[in-house]
Amino acid sequence: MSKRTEKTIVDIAEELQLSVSTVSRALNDHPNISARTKERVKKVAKKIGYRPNALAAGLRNNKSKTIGLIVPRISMFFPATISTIIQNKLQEFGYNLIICQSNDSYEQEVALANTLYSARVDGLVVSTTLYTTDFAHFDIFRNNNIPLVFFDRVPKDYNVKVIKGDDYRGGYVATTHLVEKGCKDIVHISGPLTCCLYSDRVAGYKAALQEHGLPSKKNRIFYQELTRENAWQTCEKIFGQQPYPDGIFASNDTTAITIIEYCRKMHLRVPEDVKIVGYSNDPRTEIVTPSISSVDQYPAMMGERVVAVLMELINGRQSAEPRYSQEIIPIQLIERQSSAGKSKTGKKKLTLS
Amino acid sequence: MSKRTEKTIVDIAEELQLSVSTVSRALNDHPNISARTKERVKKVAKKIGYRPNALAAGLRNNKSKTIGLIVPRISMFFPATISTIIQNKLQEFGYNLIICQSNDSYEQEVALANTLYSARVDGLVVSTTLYTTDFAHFDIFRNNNIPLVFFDRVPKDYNVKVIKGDDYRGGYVATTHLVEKGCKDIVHISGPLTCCLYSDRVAGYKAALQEHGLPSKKNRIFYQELTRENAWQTCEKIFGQQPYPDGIFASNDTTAITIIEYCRKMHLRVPEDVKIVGYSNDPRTEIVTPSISSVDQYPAMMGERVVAVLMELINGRQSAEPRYSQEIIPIQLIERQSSAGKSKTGKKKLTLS
DNA sequence: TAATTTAATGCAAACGTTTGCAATAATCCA
DNA sequence: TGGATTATTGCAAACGTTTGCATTAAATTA
Repeated sequence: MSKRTEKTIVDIAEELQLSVSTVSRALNDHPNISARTKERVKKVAKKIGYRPNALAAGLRNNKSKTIGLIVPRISMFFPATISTIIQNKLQEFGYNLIICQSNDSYEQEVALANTLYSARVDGLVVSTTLYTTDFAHFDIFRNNNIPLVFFDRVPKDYNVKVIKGDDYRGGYVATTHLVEKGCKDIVHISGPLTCCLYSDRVAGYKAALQEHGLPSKKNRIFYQELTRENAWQTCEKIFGQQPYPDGIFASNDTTAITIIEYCRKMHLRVPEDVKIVGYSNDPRTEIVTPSISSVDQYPAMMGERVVAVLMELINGRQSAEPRYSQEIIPIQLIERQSSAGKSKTGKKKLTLS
Repeated sequence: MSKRTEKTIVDIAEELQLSVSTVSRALNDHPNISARTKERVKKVAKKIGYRPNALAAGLRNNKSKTIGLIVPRISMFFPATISTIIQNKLQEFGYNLIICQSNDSYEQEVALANTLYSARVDGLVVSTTLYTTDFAHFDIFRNNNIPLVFFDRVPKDYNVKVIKGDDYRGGYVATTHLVEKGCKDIVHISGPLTCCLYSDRVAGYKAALQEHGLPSKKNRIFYQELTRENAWQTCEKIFGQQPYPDGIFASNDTTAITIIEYCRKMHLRVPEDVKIVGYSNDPRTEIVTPSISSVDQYPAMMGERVVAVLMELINGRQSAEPRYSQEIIPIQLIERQSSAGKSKTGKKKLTLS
């Protein structure tokens, strides 16, 4: 109700006839403050409802105990899961997290990087826009030795810590699986190649085809932002003319789900006529009919590694020298109905890496 | 690379032989600084890579240009969507958002409220835990006139701005719809009554039954945290003994989806044997087979209203006096296959409020 | 040209902490 | 009991801004 209620450390000092420095140390459990004083200080602190001003402390200490996170969007399964993990994990270390969404816009990403720097975050975690190829907006962080960790959608040729999934292997495993289930003509729907993630998966896809003596034709790969609308259009292209493919490897699950819906509408049987594998193991793959095989990326593990690396950087255990270092998180193919069928190998689960 | 690079306003002042106050005003486009000076200042600011220190400014101004948001979890459709809207909308006003998750834990919610206060956020937006019935941890905000807005899961009897969906009507509309489709024995699976949201929906459910001359029996309402596991168990209870219900109104979509899965496994036909309506219009309701009727809550509208109210409070246009004020966002039933069937009324869409 | 108004800039305090160093109080040992 | 050591506490500066007020420079007027 009252207008001027902000209690500060000096209010405590006055009430107890102590100096502010003593109060400050008492609150921070500094070793050479007597137990009695600490107790008294903490008691009145509680009594008058004192709350530390993190801005003041941050200014003085030159650290905010805050980490910034930039992701394309939190409405997508994978970044959402990772964000949650990161936030909860970070909490254990006494840091809190500013989650920001770039909405896959390069301009927004730049703006966010700047405001997060202004907020003097103690570290920055980023999964970039689909279209980020210039990383100069992160230079301020590098130049000032502020820990910088990228995950999932990571830069190429930018000296920085990187944690990513095993996308090459993911593409390889998914494609091999389809081949082993009998597919001879496999379409791949990929994201834009500006994002290294997708180029790795494409490479894996091509390698698997080659290894099994199947041709990889240019017109069997589609590059597009992996939205529902684009997926539908691409389906119309794919099934607009013969021959139909007998397998589709989609680089995300939204696309895979849309393919299922398209096939249902067009009376194409999945998996009998065409087999489908998606990517990310979004929980939605389990509730559609037929359920969709998908490549799991272990988001929990990735989130935990992000925090671990970040903490090492902050605590100076790792060289703060901005040097490229890449950590690969394994993947695992989860087989479901959408790719069921006669198997050459008879293996039930294809786990790798 | 260099160790000490943090450029400040005094670096600019020195370079231009100006006072820091002039530089500060120049950067903030203060009216009585000459255009020439502003230009010169901004030029070297850019040249030396100056970035304002938001901590220092915040300390001095007693405002951080930052808003706090506490939601149960961002992996759920509804809070995720609203968080996105709020963040993007807030950006337009020059505020940034600290998104925090309570994980539906009361203790975490308390801790988060405290750290956000310490961070001196200029406003706080909250959707509470399922179990929050004591709101004392928000008192600091109220007492210091820091704008406080609750949405969706809101407190009862706590003087504060509240924006919520029309849950009573939602319960009423969903139930009425099932009745009109011919259901005579409708089970309701509700969340815990500690959350006013659910009690409102239950009230709507009961009112609809009564209005159509149907009895509302105690043992046809289940109260539980609306998880997948609980939903499955409850299904086993419901269909563990005769008579089976012919309609189920579930208070969230995860539950509705699980019911569908259960029915499929048990060879119960939806909607022929039992009709189902969920809540929130999660996009997943559209991809399962059969697709699920659900109550849409207009998350975008709610998010926008939250920001609008918050901005009014911050700009002092609304009375900062912490007085209860409730705003109701309409709902709309989206009919899908899970509740299809003969309709008494023949109406195609039941839109209300 | 001098007096007056207006425009532009500078001084210094303040925001709430933390911390190196100095100072005081308490304890120990001979 | 006095001198030395150790345990507590206090002083004051610093972190990077912003802003009320004072000051100076420029423009206007008589």
